[in-house]
Amino acid sequence: MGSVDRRILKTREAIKKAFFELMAQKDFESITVQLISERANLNRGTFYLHYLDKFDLLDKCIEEQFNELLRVCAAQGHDQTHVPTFESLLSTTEYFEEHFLFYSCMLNSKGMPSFRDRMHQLMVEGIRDQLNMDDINKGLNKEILVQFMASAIVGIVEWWIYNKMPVPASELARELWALLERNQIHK
Amino acid sequence: MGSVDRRILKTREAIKKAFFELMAQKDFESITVQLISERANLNRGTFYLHYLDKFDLLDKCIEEQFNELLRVCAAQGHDQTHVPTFESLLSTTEYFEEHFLFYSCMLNSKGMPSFRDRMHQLMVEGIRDQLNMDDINKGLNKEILVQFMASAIVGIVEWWIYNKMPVPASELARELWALLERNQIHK
DNA sequence: GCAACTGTGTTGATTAATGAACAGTCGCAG
DNA sequence: CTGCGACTGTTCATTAATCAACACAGTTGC
Repeated sequence: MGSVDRRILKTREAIKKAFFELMAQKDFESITVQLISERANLNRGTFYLHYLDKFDLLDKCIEEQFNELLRVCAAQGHDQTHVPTFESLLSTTEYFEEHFLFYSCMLNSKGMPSFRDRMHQLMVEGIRDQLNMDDINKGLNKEILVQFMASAIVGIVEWWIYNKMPVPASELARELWALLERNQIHK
Repeated sequence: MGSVDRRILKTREAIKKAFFELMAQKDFESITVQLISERANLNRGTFYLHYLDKFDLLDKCIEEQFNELLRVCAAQGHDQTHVPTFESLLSTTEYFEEHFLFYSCMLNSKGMPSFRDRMHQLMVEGIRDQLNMDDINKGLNKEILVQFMASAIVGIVEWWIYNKMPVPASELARELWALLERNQIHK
């Protein structure tokens, strides 16, 4: 799959770059396809060769970002189960740090109420697969614990991003690790 | 003439950018068309649609840079004669400061003996047009004075660039102004 | 109301960029 | 010497990007 025409990759990169730059300046609804095309320095028609409209572009950007996130989360677990280790947790907080701009835009922007939901859903599915119901979790409803943890984790990330990362990624990872430990999400 | 196809401008920019980045790393002779194309992220064939070879590219880059230099030098003199003012002199030293990387590459590189000559020639022509032979210059051979000043000025610039700009642009401009004053190049 | 704008999404003819070939030159190690 | 790898300069068919045009939908302001 490395055989996509160079021009296509370059064009898509330029569009996404322009889009993110604009997202950092103004809110989603006031961004137009025209603006994106101008900033990306390409013809407006070219935009429509790759995306249906700006909503489709946003969708694909989020999709891509989430795939990257999942890749980082699972970077350790290879053919093992995807139960997190402290290392994978640290990679993940560092990933958020690195993509601060993106998540900051998405979580802050009033025009993006759906983003938080999608992230929450992603987390629910991730945790549902990983949670083991032994020992201290016996007698609890699993789905309730899943929802509880997902909301908590998304909330923490949201807080961290929204407050411009008031603690370093490493500390956040340590704190999260302790919280996961207490709730039996890891080994 | 703003009606050149976008793709052409983008491609040429990418090629020049890649070329300058490589010039900052290695000397001219060890740079290949292949390397430039890879770094610019375009097909090698595309390179030959715009330039004959790497020498032609270098030539056009120098030409372009010199045009920019002339534009800055003459920025003041509009429909007046191009006799320099202190302001235009300052713009010029600031121009060199801004394009430090380019001139540093060109003047340092052993593979570029011709560059100093071209710059010298540019200066000779510029001065020849501006020098007024009144007052204290009476009785002197004009062409000798031109050559004298051109060498002196190029030498100063060379020294300044070569030694990584040991004094700020503003000071260099002041010093040069004093030297030009003494030699009646300005009003 | 409706005229002037601004942005949309689509069209078609044209042109530039692409990748994959090619034969040729050059330096160099076996 | 000789084959080998790296780079050159050029070709060709294919594909993507371009520009200018289009009809259309919403907003704004007179």
